[in-house]
Amino acid sequence: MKIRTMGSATNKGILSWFYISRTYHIQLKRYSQFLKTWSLTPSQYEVLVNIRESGRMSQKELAEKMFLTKGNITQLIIKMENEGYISREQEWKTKYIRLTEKGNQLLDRIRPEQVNYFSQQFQGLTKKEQKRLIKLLKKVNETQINQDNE
Amino acid sequence: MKIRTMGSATNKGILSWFYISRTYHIQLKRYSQFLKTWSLTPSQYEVLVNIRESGRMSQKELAEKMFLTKGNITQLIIKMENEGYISREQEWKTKYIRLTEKGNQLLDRIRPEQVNYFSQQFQGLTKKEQKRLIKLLKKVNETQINQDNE
DNA sequence: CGTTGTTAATTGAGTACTAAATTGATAGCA
DNA sequence: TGCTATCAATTTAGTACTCAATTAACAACG
Repeated sequence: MKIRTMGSATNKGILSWFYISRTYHIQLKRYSQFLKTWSLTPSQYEVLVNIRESGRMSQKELAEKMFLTKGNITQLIIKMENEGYISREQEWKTKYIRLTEKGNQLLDRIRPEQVNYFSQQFQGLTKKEQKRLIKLLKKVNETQINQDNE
Repeated sequence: MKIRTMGSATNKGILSWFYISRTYHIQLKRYSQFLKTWSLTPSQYEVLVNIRESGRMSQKELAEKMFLTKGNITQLIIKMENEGYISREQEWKTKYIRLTEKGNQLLDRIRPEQVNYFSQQFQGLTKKEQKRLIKLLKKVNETQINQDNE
């Protein structure tokens, strides 16, 4: 597949962004399809993973970790609470979220297949290349230029 | 899908995806902010770039190139036509799009600043590292596993 | 002609998100 | 005991997208 989408005055920065964005879109589309087996979206699955990691966390923390707005998290969480995957308990003005038994079981079922899924998707790269890719992306993220937030 | 019990945490694949996704989200947020100066979204800007490259293209071609649905393109295009950036002419059952003078001028104004913007965003990587990153991502995209589409 | 098939574009209903205003819980002070 | 300030969560209105069904423009064939 020859790709020549960027025009003449191309610089490496733009090209880097172009390929990050392209890879993301292609992978996201497939990944969504993959998760449909369990009627989950990538965001919903990410919620499960994040909560398990922390054991228990506030909605605000989750929003920050996932780079989503608090409003978005509220909606997402309510849906998943209705489906019985997570539970909430208020403490002070904060609502803490944790996985229910059902949520834990779901995650346990999906996790091994997900590991397998991604190792297939990235099989074009050797382990060493994957390591290099990760390192480079990490470096991009670390070098964030100072900007106003909120 | 073949299910192969994985040994320990051979989840470099997942980690690769995690960092691609994370980098994408962080950058997208900033980039959207950047493009607000001209009241454009990343998709709208991408439309301008793609049309200029081809000179003239059908909506279907554009949809495929941008990994969006035809429906989405229709909506996007109508908005940009109303704002005077692009024009359409029907020929047979196909509608061909091209940039108007106004669209060309807008692109000319934004382009140099965009080049500058991204070279700043990726300044954490040397030219050589950026080249390597691009090469790795290209490789990921090229090694797409065959899957059903539509 | 008129009917059928093909395929690009459009429409419409639904999902996932954002931004900004509002609500709710509580601390701390008069 | 209220009054105000703070800050997490929620609500609301709007944007960007998807998927599936429909419409529109033609070709081709009887």
